[in-house]
Amino acid sequence: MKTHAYHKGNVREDLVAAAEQILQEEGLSALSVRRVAREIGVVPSAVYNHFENREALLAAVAADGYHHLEKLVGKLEGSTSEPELLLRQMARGYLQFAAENPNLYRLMFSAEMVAIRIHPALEQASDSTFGRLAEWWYGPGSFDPKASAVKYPYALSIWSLMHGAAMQMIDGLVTVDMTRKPAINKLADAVVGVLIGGIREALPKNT
Amino acid sequence: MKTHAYHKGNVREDLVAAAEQILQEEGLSALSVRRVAREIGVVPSAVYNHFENREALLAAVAADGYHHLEKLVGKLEGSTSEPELLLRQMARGYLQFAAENPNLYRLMFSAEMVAIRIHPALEQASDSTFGRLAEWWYGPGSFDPKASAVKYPYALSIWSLMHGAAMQMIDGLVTVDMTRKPAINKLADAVVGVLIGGIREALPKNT
DNA sequence: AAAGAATATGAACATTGTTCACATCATGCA
DNA sequence: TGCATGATGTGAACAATGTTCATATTCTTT
Repeated sequence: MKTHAYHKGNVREDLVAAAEQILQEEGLSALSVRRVAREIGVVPSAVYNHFENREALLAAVAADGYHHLEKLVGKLEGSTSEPELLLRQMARGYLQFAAENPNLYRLMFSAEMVAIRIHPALEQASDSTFGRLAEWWYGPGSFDPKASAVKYPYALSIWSLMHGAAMQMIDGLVTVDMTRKPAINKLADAVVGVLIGGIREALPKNT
Repeated sequence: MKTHAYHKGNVREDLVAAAEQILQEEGLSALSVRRVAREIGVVPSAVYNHFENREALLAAVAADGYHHLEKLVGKLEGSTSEPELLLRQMARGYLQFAAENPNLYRLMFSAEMVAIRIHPALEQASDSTFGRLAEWWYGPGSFDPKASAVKYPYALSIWSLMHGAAMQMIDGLVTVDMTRKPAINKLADAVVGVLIGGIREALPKNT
């Protein structure tokens, strides 16, 4: 029985785990195939037995993120039946997720990952997040992925607002202390407040 | 008088121009230092006489984009004094810009570019776009870049919504034909409509 | 015309993604 | 039990990339 360090058990999972850690701690640019391989003690070319290329590895990481987010939305869905409160809690949870995993969040919605949507895993996971939102809003069975998003202006706007706020936050385009939960909640409450109330009353009277 | 192809005149501008074209036509991944150099007929190392590194070259491209966007916002500002109409037109212009220059738009708000904000060029240009929005909304002289964005919930929400919608559009997360102006306008009108009217009336009555 | 600053060149280096021939392990089948 | 076969790991190699440096050429200024 040789204890040779040749074969590694479940390399695939280890690769994804290592990739997630590197992404979290050092950012996307540090996340190279060779680096991940080195991290789990394997030669670079071994990676290609489990992933077609670097992009596929990234896609696996992103898919994990999608699932995480999806689960979070699902959990909140069941937490209350008061729409306004639910919306606020979703906003809080969403922004918190982005704040805790900024690099992952960016990867998830990067051009490359989104462009791969043809692949079923990503497509399904990301669609279902938006779909959940739309269905919750417009009723079960109402969401048709093929239809123009203009048909679901509320779902579209909610998601746009969440995504935009998350981006601004994690990119520092907005002054908010991402390490403090209350600060994030305040941000979430602010945008949700505007979303719910609209801005008609607040429109400046320039005329 | 030797017509030797040694010196190229205004290499810096040519580099940026070439970079912009490559970015537009082939995306960020094709935008390498060597490629840009090759394109304007110069050796790779010559680039470093004009830019510290690749990132600096990208920053120059992004800065161009910021200025473009800023000018667009500025022009619209003067076009009407009817707030609601102005808001709609800004949304249309913004989304159109993103639709026409998706790769540039993505670069402008990529992690790398945004992280460089310490550099004055980007900081100033991007700040002034948000600042313009806030000042228009809350009155001249009211915008304080150091203050928390939560103090300007409307400006924050508007920008988040625009950015989020733009991202969804150019990433194909939303079904809209980006080559057709009317389609984009419809999208813009949809989100602006929600923003102005709010969603209180539309909230589903789950209870 | 000459000196010095700008800027271009060419060669080099480390790092990356990826491929390929080959070695080793794991497993089912005779 | 033995062995064939597929899965998985290894090591060497390739092209492309960002970047640096010594050197060469041109521009500008006097």
